[in-house]
Amino acid sequence: MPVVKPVLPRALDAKKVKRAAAGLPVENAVQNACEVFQALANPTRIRIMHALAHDEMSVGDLARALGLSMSALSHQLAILRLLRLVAAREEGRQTFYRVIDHFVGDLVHDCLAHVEEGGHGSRPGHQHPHKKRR
Amino acid sequence: MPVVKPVLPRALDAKKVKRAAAGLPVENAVQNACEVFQALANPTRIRIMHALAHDEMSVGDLARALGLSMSALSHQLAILRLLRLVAAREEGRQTFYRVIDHFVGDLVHDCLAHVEEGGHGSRPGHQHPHKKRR
DNA sequence: TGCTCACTTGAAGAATGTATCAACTGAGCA
DNA sequence: TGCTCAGTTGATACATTCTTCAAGTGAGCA
Repeated sequence: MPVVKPVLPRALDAKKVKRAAAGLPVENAVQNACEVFQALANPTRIRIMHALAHDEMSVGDLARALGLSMSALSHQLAILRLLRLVAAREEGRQTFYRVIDHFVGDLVHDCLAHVEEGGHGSRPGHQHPHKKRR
Repeated sequence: MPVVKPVLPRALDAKKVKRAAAGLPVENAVQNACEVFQALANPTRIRIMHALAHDEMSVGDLARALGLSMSALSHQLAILRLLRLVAAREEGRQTFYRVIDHFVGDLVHDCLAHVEEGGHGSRPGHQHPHKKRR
């Protein structure tokens, strides 16, 4: 009878495993945090959040400032709206958008500052140590 | 001859447009910031970063703690490694991973804390004000 | 009332991301 | 030297995301 090879190696440091498993954030929190990061995982939306950081703007003006089509912009604004990162205000025929989640607004700001000072660096190198590079 | 309808409305507040356009972050910074957020835009990777926040861990232990297959975990670790958010250290047959970009480590921590205290909330509602809901 | 403007929405297709399975690699040990 | 174990990698299949085009909606004005 074929011995089933275990899917996972036996625990090396059971204490760490236990601690890490116990310290896992609530599933719901992970999901929500993930949504926030997904919202920002797109250059267009980062630029939108950045542009709206200081001032509300109409959709048309925003499109002009960012060089986007109304349609593309509107789609992205809808996403940000659903996540309640921005809010819309109507005035006659135009719609003005503004940032309402300032935590996320700051997140964008901080991250841009971080990567601008070279804190990030996704250069090609750094393969896995085990493997030779070919 | 058919008059071409302009793609964008005329600027409503030219000053804001100009200011926003001038204040646009460097394209490269947006790209890099975006990569960071993309790295975190996945529940598995958020949990990995969270688990490694305090301690390095071997891949097997991490897999156990998070309930993942070695393969799935290894793929995700490769992504985080390429972005230099984590680093690997070999010891015999195991590989230990740790967080090396603590800015991003803190980002995860802060964001989890933020959403846990209800700061986020992606409830269904809040449609666009113009439209009636059906 | 009918037109235009500012904006939103739906659909479709290309691109990208993710999990799984299977094969591979290198370390250590018999 | 050959085996097993820890981990990585490639391929594939599937789901998600993003942009564009076309059509729709409501506000305001003639």
